[in-house]
This record gives sequence, C-alpha cells and structure tokens, in this order.
Amino acid sequence: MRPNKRDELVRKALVVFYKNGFHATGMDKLVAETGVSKTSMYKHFRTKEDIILATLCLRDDNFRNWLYRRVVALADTPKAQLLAIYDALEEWFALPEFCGCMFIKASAEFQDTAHPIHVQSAVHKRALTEHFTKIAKAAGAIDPDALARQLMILKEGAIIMAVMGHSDNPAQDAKLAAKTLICAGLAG
Amino acid sequence: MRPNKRDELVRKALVVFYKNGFHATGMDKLVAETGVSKTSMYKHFRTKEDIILATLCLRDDNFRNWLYRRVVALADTPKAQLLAIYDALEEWFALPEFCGCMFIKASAEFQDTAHPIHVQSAVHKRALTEHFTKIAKAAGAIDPDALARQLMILKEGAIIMAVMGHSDNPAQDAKLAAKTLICAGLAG
DNA sequence: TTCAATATGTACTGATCAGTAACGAAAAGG
DNA sequence: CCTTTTCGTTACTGATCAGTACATATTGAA
Repeated sequence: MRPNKRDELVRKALVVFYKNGFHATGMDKLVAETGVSKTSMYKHFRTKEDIILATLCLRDDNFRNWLYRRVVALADTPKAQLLAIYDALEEWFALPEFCGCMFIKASAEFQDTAHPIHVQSAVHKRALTEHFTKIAKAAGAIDPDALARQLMILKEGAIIMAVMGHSDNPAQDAKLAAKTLICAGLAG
Repeated sequence: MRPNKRDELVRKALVVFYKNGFHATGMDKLVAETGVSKTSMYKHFRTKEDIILATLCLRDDNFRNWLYRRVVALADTPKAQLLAIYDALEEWFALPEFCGCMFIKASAEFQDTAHPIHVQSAVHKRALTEHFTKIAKAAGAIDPDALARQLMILKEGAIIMAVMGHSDNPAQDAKLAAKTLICAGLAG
C-alpha cells in the first residue's frame, strides 16, 4: 500500500469521474480505465464513495491552487485580481477536457445536503468565497462579503452558461459584469 | 392510452426525478412511486430516456410559464421586471421542495452535448435568455443581448449558490448585482 | 352482452451494479 | 533462502439495472 500508488489511482479516477459522471461510472469501468485490478482498488478504498470523496479532495486542491496562482500571475493589484478571476475562467473553459464544475455535478448527483459528497462540494465553494472575500477586502470593498458573494454567483453562472453553450464567451460576459460590480462596490 | 393518463405519469415522474436524480432513480422505484405498473409505464413510454425527456418538457413549460407570469405580476415596467426575476427566484428557493434546477442537474448527469437530454436542457436556457433579451430591449438596454446574458449568469449562479447553501439569500445577492448591471446597461 | 382496448401483477430476461473470496506472481527485506 | 506484503487474475456474491412476456382484470362503447 504505497501512498503514491493510491494517489495515482485518485488522479486517474478523477479524470474518469469528471468526464463520465459518478453514477454513470461503474466500478468495472473505473477499474478498466485506471488499468488497475479491482482487488487493488478495494485495497486502497473501502467503497466507491470513498474514491469519489478522494477525487473531490484532489480536485479541490488542484483547482483552487491553479486558480489562486493564475490570478496573481495575471494581475498585480487586488482589484485587477478580482477581474483576473474571469480571465482564468476563460482559460479553463477553453481547455479541451473542460466539461463543467466537478462539484456542481457532484452535488447534482448526490442531492441530499447531509451526504458527505454534497458537503464536500459545498466546502469547496465556501473556500472559494472566502478567498474572494480576502481579495475584495484588500481591494478596499465597502462590503467584501457581499462583493465576494456576487463574484461567486458570476463565476458559477458563467460555468453553467459555458456548459450550456449559449455564449461565445461566458467568461468575458461575467468579467464585464464583474467590472461593473467591482467599480460599484469599491470605496472612494 | 388516454392522453391524460400519460400526463399524470409525467407529472409524478417529474417529482421523483427532481428529488432523487435521473440515474439514481431506477425504473422499479419510479414505478413504485408513481403507483402505476411497470407494464403500463412502458405502454406510454418506449424507454426511460423518453420519460426523462417528457418530464423535462413539462418542467420547461411549468417553470417558464410560472416565471414569466410571476415577473409581470410583481412589476409593471420592463426595468422593474428585470429585477423582479430575482424576487421570483427568491420565492422559488424558499419552496420546501426546491432542490436546484432540473436542467442543470440533467445536463450534469448526461454530459454528452449531443445527448437529447443535454440538448433539451440547453434549449430551456436559451428560451429564458431570449425572453430576458426581450424585456431588456423593452427596458431600453444599450445591448439587450449582453444584458440578458449577464442576467442569466446571475440567475444560474444564484441557483448554484442556493443549492450549496452559503448565503442567507442568494436571490437577493443576485438582485443587488442585477440592479447595478441594469443601471449600467440602460441608455440615458 | 360482447368486443376491444387499457389496466394490472408477476415473473422473467441478460446485463450490470458494488463488493468479495481464493489463489498465484511478483518483489522486497530479513 | 524464506517470509511477508502487494499486486494481478478470475470468478463469484446478491442486488439492482432497463426492459419484456404473459395471463388476467377492468373498462367503455357498440
């Protein structure tokens, strides 16, 4: 039970679940696509739910790290960073493997709000909101919490519109909206 | 095969699918909850997919009708109606049976963009966007399409945040944002 | 009353679901 | 060399999946 073996399984499972969905991905299919044997899989994870939770954990780490780093790479000032969120989003949407937000999909498939998978999805969104609040505060927002909630709404909405495919560039639609909201929400 | 019998089945199936999800709802469970026999169910619908498509059709009709009527009932002027969208949303979120947008969930479970269920979900969102565009045009928006897309992003984002449960009132968060965007987007 | 359609329950199909048991091949460490 | 652990393969469990066969009620119209 080498720890890196487990991580490798989670990385591969992440791809499969993200592309094919959770309920729609059977254990046989998962095992086949990860190239590992079923026995080994169950040596590392007690249940399918445990695998899903592990993939969500990794996804949370990957996505937030990527977004946070990308935002500071794209912009210097806090105000510009708030806008850069949507430039990063645009990059994400343009990836060939993009097919929506894994946590939105997870909470859609596991609707019970008390379910661990639903909870973990909500935790991810909360972490994002709190990060946005920090930047909003640094940018001098009058109500950093309120502005962060608005920016989160724009981000989630842009993701949905990107999946539904009705706009050439939902990320830039959101960015334009964000610019208006940020200007209105900053003191001075 | 009375037509009203079929409609009754769709109405009942809608509730079950909305609450429990599509893949997670087996035909046995669906049949049990609708109180109809499996044989009868398959007399009215060829496949499970057909049932899902029928429920989405009904849901589209129900939801858009409700929202459109509610918006004109809540506000007189086009500008006020654009804002009233989010008051209507607030009412929806407060319903005990609220558990997200059926079309977001459907597109999350059937990710293939060519899949009929995914297509139908996208069509629903497009119809909403076009309706918003009309009102935006009537309100004298500089760019009605762009404003409608922004308002759609706010609506979808608010739904996600309502499901994730991180705000006391995501609908009012969105309404506040909408007010800013509308004021910025109207001529004169 | 008779006919035909629509309803029903029950039992079944083969496939797939999540998860496990049993056994052997490595490979590492002593 | 030997033991222990980790891997794989194969085959299996009972449950559930979508969908069907069949025989039987119930129903409404002729």
